[in-house]
Amino acid sequence: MPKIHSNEVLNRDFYARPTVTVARELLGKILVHKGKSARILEVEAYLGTGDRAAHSSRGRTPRTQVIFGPPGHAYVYLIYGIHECFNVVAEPEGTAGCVLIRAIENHDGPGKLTRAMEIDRSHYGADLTRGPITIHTGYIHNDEIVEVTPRIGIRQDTHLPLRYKLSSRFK
DNA sequence: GTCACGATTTGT
DNA sequence: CAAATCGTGACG
Repeated sequence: MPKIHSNEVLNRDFYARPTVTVARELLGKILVHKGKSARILEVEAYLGTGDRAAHSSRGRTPRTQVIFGPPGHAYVYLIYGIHECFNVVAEPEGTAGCVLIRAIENHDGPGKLTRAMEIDRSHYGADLTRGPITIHTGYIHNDEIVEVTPRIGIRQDTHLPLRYKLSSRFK
């Protein structure tokens, strides 16, 4: 019998690819934590080199070290002293690159989805292939398309098309 | 040690 | 449009 729907945890190889590829392919995947799960609807790619909007652009620091480490780990940081932002590390070990998760089903906004999923800085460096936070194979509906736009809220390299958003073909 | 600032959200 | 709120990184 053909499998019509799988629900497997994404493996290391999924993440060990170019950041833009990982970003685009994270759309429709399912974020799981503490018994809650929701599809990823919006992401942004932050590149390792030549991307001044990326935290990793000024090299390794205590905060950004995980971005240079092995792929498939969580980069979580505090923004504006208030909100936690959840990122997924991409690229092979030694190369920087990560994907900011901006929206999941029913929770639009980087700070809002982390609160909803109970993700915070205690998960910094967590291995997403092991848990407690995991990302699973998902689905994209036939009437959904991928929108590509500039990233939100940055002040440098503002025109790069690195934001990917799943939205209805109609609307 | 000090200090300016941010990949946001919320309220006026 | 402005406030909230604090860790980070640059500086020296």
